[in-house]
Amino acid sequence: MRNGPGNERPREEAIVTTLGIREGTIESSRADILAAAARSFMDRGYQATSLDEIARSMGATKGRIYHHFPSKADLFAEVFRAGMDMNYAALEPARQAAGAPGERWRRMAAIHVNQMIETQPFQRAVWMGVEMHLRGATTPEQRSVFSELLDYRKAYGAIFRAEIEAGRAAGEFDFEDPSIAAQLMFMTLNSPIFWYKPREGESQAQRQDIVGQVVTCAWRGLGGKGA
Amino acid sequence: MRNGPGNERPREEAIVTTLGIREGTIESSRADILAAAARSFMDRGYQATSLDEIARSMGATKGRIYHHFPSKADLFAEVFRAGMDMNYAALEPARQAAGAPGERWRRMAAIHVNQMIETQPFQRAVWMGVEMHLRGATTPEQRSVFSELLDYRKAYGAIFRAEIEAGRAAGEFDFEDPSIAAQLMFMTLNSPIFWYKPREGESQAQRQDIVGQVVTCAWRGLGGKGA
DNA sequence: GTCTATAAAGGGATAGAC
DNA sequence: GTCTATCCCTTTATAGAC
Repeated sequence: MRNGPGNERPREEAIVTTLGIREGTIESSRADILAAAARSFMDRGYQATSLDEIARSMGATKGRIYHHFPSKADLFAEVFRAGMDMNYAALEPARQAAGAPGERWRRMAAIHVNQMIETQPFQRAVWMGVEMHLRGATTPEQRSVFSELLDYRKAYGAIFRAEIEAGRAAGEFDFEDPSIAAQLMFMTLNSPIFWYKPREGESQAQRQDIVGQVVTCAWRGLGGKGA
Repeated sequence: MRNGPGNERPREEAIVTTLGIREGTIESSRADILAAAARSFMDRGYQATSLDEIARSMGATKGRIYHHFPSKADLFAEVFRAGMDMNYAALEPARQAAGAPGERWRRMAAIHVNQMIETQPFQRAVWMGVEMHLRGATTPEQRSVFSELLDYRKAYGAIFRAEIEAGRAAGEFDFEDPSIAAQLMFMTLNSPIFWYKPREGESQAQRQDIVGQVVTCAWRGLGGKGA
């Protein structure tokens, strides 16, 4: 395995600092690995990504990874968890804030879409984790870790679902089956993890415009009134 | 590798016959393999699925598969192609039919959603193929096969995109960026491949009700007027 | 804490019997 | 046309040097 300059990709400070970690600490070492792993998992998928590859993308070897994480499955689980931690943290202010259901939902949805864009590699891992429900994570212990993470994710979804049901009760939304409506809503809100690619010198305003289009599409899909 | 009764899953005649194949022919052998492969790829993903596993699900060994397909990547490519073939075939009548853009779109969308449900394993493979764009399919020849398939899929998407742009010109839809709108529309229309599971004794009417909810959600998301 | 070297397992692919 | 047996490479995981 070659090693040395030229193989690393630039550090993703934006993502790492989202976790609230400072450089030079043990946690920073862990966070670097998590960011690199998230990126590789996004680029090639869980199974197709080798630990050698993740290590190489950091200019390291897998000894480093195994020092911090007991297995590939555990590393993936921690990427998943980090992604969900960020989502909960970002959503918290909007959860606390008061407001009419429709208006609350709009704020929450915008935050969520922003998260999909800002922490895309982690959110792709969350998606993959949900899809896999870790078929293939072999040990029973890993299975239990993973099932806990799926619950973590499910509770997050329930927050939004409660909001749209409240919105429907208040006459702001109009949909039939709440379960299907929630599925379709998340499909739309999550979709930037698949198609979003940062453009050359994209301004914050342009990015917010994209977020707005996604939120509006989901809003209308739920039968929301007005624009 | 154990072999014999108890390992097979029930044949999926519905899917196989969708290809218009009769039993006992060479093509039927191929079609059986394609259906089994599609199922396994859906259940575990491309990389995580071994050829041993696909073979076992048919009560066979991988010798059978290699007799009909030169490699795992080629097998996957053929599953992809079969999925797209079915989509084009199903859509053809609606393409030919005349009508106002909005009404045409509704018919096309309903057909598409139906396809997602009826041929789910194949459509999941199509999705995976688009996501992977075959990162990991090693040989240049396989790459070229795959890039052809992505074009095949892209052309299918363009049919719908033309339709929604015509609809917007006719004042039936109202969205900003057509590229984003098309992405979001397909996200919604495709979503049953992820969450749909046939229920115990589901009637055709119930299934059509689900299709209707998905189409309506996408319709509204595009800014379509009325219900 | 990170690296090198290596063990152990899994799975894609091929050869040859039937 | 399908199966069995086998090759060989990749990859996870561990041991031990530094």
